[in-house]
Amino acid sequence: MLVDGAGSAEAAMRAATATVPQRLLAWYDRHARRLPWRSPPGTPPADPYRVWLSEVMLQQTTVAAVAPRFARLLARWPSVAALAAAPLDDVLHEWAGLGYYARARNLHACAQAVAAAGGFPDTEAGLRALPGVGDYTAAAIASIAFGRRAVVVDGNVERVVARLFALEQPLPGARPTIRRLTDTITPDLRAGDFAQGMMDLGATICTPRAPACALCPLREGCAGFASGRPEAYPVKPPRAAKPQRLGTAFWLTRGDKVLLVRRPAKGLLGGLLALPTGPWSDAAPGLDGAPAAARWRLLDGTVQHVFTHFRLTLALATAAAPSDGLAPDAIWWQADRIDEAGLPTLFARAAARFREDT
DNA sequence: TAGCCGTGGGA
DNA sequence: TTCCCAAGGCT
Repeated sequence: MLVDGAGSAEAAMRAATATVPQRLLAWYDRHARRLPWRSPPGTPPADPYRVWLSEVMLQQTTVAAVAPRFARLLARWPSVAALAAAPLDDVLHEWAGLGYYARARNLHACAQAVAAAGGFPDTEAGLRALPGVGDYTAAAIASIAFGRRAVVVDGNVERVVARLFALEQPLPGARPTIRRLTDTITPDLRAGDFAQGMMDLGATICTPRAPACALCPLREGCAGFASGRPEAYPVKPPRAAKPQRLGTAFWLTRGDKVLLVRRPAKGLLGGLLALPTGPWSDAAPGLDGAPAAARWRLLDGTVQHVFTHFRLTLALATAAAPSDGLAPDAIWWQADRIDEAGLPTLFARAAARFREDT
């Protein structure tokens, strides 16, 4: 059995669980967060384009970070057709600083597929086939924008459900169980409001560290609350330490311009403009991989950056470009307009340091 | 399937 | 400082 305890206590728990959707929806009707991409509970659903756009932007990204960028992106491309017609480069540029840049590439590809089809598919399976739309996003759009019943499981729902049932099985192995349990508490009607309510609950009450159980509409019947340590759920495996890598970023000037490179289309920071760097390895590479033979000068200090799975420390080297020996496809960018290059954060910070140096 | 893929903020 | 975390998807 999934629920700890025995006898009448377990029966009471099951009875309480049966009322989860009603209690959650009632709570959502009173406490729904007002968000730029959301239509309030009880009003017609939001435009699928806005729902899709917000869901992609919100993947692994906080509401606070997304809100201003969502407004900017929507103002620039008010429809999926407008976004589809934009050059990919413009989309990547607009995405600069948001991270996970494959999202921007998939966003553009998805917009083109949807525009060509004349609109968004209105089924979960149809949505799931679009680039950048996985299980979560397909279920979210199907329920929120199209009113369909779908089982929506994001990190918030995962946490709420793991606590509700005090699941002892650690992630990620517990995911199939969590999905099954979420299915059992998802209502046939208002599945979109239910999903958004669960996410709001997870974001504001059933938080990762110190859940505010006193305010929770699902406290009664919550096995995690009953256990006395709800924050222990979901159980997670120990995390591996991040390796440290070292590299050098090069600031090569020619007059008032600086050399940029286009990174390979896929992989880390794929397709973005960047400063040239040598190899990133576990030993300081010095001037290895410099874009030209020149009188390089090392700046004091470094730029540190943390990626998902490693830390990077970049030394900073600068020089004036020689008159020859440079790749013909070199990108020379006006140095005092480097902020407009759409550099990812790591290189934007390095560039700021170089510009302070002069 | 588990590793890859950013960034900023909070404790 | 360090660690954790945030509306995941792709391969």
